[in-house]
Amino acid sequence: MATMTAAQRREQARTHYDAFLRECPTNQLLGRLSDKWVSLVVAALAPGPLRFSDLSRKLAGVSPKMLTQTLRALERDGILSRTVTPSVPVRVDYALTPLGASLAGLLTAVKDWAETHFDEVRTARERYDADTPA
Amino acid sequence: MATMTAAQRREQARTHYDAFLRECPTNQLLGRLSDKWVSLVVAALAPGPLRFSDLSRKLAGVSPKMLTQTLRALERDGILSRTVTPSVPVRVDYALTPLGASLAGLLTAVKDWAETHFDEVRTARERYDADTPA
DNA sequence: CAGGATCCGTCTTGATACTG
DNA sequence: CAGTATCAAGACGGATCCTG
Repeated sequence: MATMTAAQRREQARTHYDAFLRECPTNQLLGRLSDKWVSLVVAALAPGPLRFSDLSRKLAGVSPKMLTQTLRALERDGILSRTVTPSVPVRVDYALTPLGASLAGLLTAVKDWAETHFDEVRTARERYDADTPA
Repeated sequence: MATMTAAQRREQARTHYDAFLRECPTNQLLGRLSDKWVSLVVAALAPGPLRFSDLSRKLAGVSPKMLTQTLRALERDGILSRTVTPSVPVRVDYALTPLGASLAGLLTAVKDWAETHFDEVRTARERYDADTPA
């Protein structure tokens, strides 16, 4: 049926899609990934699966709503899996899929960059604010 | 004056800052970086400096307002530099700083991921939507 | 425990039009 | 060319209350 291998299709996609173009669906996907909660959830799951309450605790201060919303969107996009264990009380585990794992490194890197270079950013801000009278 | 090397300070920062915590300023910084326009602007400048109009064209469909807003924020954070050449008409060049260059690879990787894995995401979405009656 | 549902302020986004 | 000003629309995020 398929006349191309997955690698070939990926190669074609690479030259076909361009996230710089607004009409391109990858532009929208980039918008999805460019979300603080997405970064944090994916980074939190990188070491291993976690339960809903674990995530709530790890992402200190996230509202249940935002957490659910983010988890649902990521599940839909095939980045993580949701496993319900029908015990009493219910137990729900979230884990990265292989696809999600391939993304986790990238988003974690951005998060780590923020932590590592914050001092430089702060210094830059102070200088900018001092040099900008208005 | 400084009793620590830059590397030592960075190491300390690493253990001190935690973007998972909402009160942590790096959490806010992560929010800044988690922006579609930021990703695109930084990725666009990665190969080399560009003028305002170049960026406008490259980021097809961005409004001048959002572009200016994004550029200003990134300049303030020390990620890019803004150089005005007082000719007629005026010429303004934007270029990544060394700090920005250290970030560019990471954000470009996320953008590339979106382009490369979009097909898998789309497939996952179709499956999810099919399996979710409601 | 793991959410779903609702309401509601506010903040950002995006067109559009204008300027040095 | 490189922005700034203005304004309407809507997405976003959070607080709250409730359920299986």
